[in-house]
Amino acid sequence: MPRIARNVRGTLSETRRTQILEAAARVFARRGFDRATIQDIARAAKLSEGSIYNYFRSKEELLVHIPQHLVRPLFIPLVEGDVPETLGEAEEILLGVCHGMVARVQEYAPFLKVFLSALPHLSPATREHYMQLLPTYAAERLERFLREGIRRGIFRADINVEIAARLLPGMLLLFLMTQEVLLVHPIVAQGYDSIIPEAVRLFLYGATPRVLTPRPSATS
Amino acid sequence: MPRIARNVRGTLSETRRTQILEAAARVFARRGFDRATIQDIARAAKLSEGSIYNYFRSKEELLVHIPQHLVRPLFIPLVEGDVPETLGEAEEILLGVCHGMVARVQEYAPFLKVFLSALPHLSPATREHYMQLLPTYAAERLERFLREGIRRGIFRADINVEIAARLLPGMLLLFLMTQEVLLVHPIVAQGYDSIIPEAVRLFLYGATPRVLTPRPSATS
Amino acid sequence: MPRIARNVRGTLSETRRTQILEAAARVFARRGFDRATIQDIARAAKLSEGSIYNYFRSKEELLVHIPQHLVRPLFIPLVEGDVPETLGEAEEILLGVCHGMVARVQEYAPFLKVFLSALPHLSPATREHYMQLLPTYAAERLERFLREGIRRGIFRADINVEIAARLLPGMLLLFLMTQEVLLVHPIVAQGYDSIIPEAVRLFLYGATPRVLTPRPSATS
Amino acid sequence: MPRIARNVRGTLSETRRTQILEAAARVFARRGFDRATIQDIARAAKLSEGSIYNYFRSKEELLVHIPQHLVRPLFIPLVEGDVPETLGEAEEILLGVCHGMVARVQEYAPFLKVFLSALPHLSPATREHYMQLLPTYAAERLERFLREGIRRGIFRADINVEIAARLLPGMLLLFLMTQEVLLVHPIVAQGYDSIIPEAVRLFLYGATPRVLTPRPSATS
DNA sequence: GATGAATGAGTCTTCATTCAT
DNA sequence: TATGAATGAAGACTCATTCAT
Repeated sequence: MPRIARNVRGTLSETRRTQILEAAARVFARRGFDRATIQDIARAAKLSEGSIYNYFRSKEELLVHIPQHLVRPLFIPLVEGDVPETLGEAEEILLGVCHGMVARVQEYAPFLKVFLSALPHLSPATREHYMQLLPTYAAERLERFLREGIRRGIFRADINVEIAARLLPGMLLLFLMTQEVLLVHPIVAQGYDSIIPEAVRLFLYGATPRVLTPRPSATS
Repeated sequence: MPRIARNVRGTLSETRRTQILEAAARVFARRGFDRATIQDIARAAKLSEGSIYNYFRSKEELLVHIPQHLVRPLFIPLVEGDVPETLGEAEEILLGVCHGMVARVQEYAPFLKVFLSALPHLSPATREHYMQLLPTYAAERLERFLREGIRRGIFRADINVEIAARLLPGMLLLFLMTQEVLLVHPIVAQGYDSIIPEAVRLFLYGATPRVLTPRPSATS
Repeated sequence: MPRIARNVRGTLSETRRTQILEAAARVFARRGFDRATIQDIARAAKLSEGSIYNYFRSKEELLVHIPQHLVRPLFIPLVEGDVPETLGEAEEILLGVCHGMVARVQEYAPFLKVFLSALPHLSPATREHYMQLLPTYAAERLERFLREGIRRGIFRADINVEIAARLLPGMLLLFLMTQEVLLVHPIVAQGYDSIIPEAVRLFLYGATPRVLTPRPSATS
Repeated sequence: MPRIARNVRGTLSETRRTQILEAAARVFARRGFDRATIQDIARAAKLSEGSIYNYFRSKEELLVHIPQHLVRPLFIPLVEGDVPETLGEAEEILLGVCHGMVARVQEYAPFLKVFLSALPHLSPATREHYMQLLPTYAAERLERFLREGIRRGIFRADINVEIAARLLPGMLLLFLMTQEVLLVHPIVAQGYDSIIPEAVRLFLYGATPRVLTPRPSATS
């Protein structure tokens, strides 16, 4: 049935690949990589088993290609070219980044589940391939954001940018992992509307009391 | 060959079960639940395949029983009864907590891998059970630590303790997950000796300059 | 792309068939019948898989039809109408026949390999079909050659022509099979230049010492 | 059902291997390597498919191991230590050798079919291995036979023994191959009872008329 | 006629589980 | 209780053949 129009050559092929990968992602998410069968995926893609092999060489290749097709949107930069001019602006931006991150993880939770359970046991090559994409991508943007902020005196000059850019996402990760991926009852009743501001504030101002607000005489 | 003294009836049985579960945990960690075979486990336990079925009804039952035996030590408190008296002391303690956390994850990485690979097979109830242990346990201790610190004026009074107690572990989680569990090349060359102080400092003092630096009408 | 001039109706079809059969023969020779895929053959013929089925009903049909096109030259008579007048002449002719046979087997070795490996598993009808062609054809010529030789007193009158006509080719067969078809290191270092004369001499004069060479009052 | 007694450890295993290899040889002979299925072989061995893999790692391994178990008897010498004292004795012996050869090929025809069908899949090394056994073995014995005969003046002194020892088996090969292995209707109606004497006579006396018949005190 | 994507039956192989000893 | 051979269901993957375009 899925005999698709001819003219669109090349596009058809791309369409099929997407169709298959989307099905694979759904099935992997539901059953886990090892328990998902090609037949499951074929059915989900409304294709025959054989057809899948016209587009991908193996089941593992399906897994490897899922992010390329499906998760790409996951990596559309959260922090565009935004450069913070004031601290308030920085806070604004970071709140936005965090909300975006949460929304995205929520949206892609099923896939992330597969990802987590399958990855540790796949070939090192496959693992590397994935990891290049995932947290790195997000972090690189944040690094630039921090660097710009430092240049403008908004952030401490002695921050290790490389590390700090991963600390903020990390803060949310524990919540996201447990609630969205592992599907455990909410840890914190208030939800992300409380968590995110708290995280951003901690990230910007720390846990210790500001000295009378940044106003008067130095650190003393 | 594993013919163990008979007298200890009941205990022998318990010994065998432990012997098998420990082997299973090792194998699951190395290969993932679905890829681990009963033969693998039997060999690791220095028993025959058939014998395993004298103690457990199925492969899945092995999985369910693992934590009871092996994971308990993972939850020995990181933050004992420590109560911080000064900021410096607090910093000291947090550094210790973080180092402990890293060490423990490194030690239990294999088990965490089992946990992840097993996810698709765990019932929601079992998942809950695990998660109650894992980050919750650690967090509860930190909550008390923060509350005491607030009472002593070391920490901001407006901190949401419940959340903040999870933000610090979270900060490290991203590094731990990628490096220890997913086994990807180190993100940050310097290793945890750089990461942990950076995280603690950020947690305590935030990313913005302390007072008097930010001098000139910061936000203004 | 293989759109060939139309006018030659019927001939075009024949061209295509030859094109396909030649490709099939090459592929069969390289991979063996069962391991050769239609895709292999299609590629070798620079056609699509589907097109092959416009000319042949099945893969097996390809095999059956190969000799008709390709092997025919294998059967161009080795022994033309030659009639031996003297023993010396007969020897001359037989040497020529043997050299021709060797050359041909060497040329067609790849095909013979397919033939040998595929044949035992084909339908009896197909097998008969092949066998009519192969050794029979060659033998019939030799039979006439022998009969003429006997009539002229060159060969023993009590020879069973039918059998003897197959004994000479047989002599070479062992060498050809092992060296050309099975590709084993040469049995006899000297090569066919030693083997052929030896075979012909044995065929003509046998292994026992001639009594004073054929000198005296012949058989008469 | 094939649960065999325990005590014979090691022997049981060997028994099973033989049982499987014999079944495999039969099936390969009937269907060819590629067309034989593991299920066929399992059924022929009265075992389940899975059991086969307890003894051999793959289908190909079955092929490689067949000769070791089954073909050995094929190579029990045809020409014992026999040394011909007179021409008549030599003829006697050669007739015996030929009959033995035919009988053996007939007996092992199924295996030879396996061998042929498997050819494309054998590594050059394996092919060599086989071929060392097959015609070489038989030929070596004949070589000695001929040498002894020459020393006794029974055979021509100018015979190339190495070659001649392969010409006699070769003579029969064409018949054997076509009739026993390729299973084509008999070429020569009379069967081997005519063919063998004809071949031996041709080998000994050649196709040309004897001068005065071998009169002069043959061995004498 | 030519194409090549779609199909699905058929294969090898793995592995949890059973059970005779 | 321990063993490990036997089992057979299940799954990844191949490929001859069909057929819409």
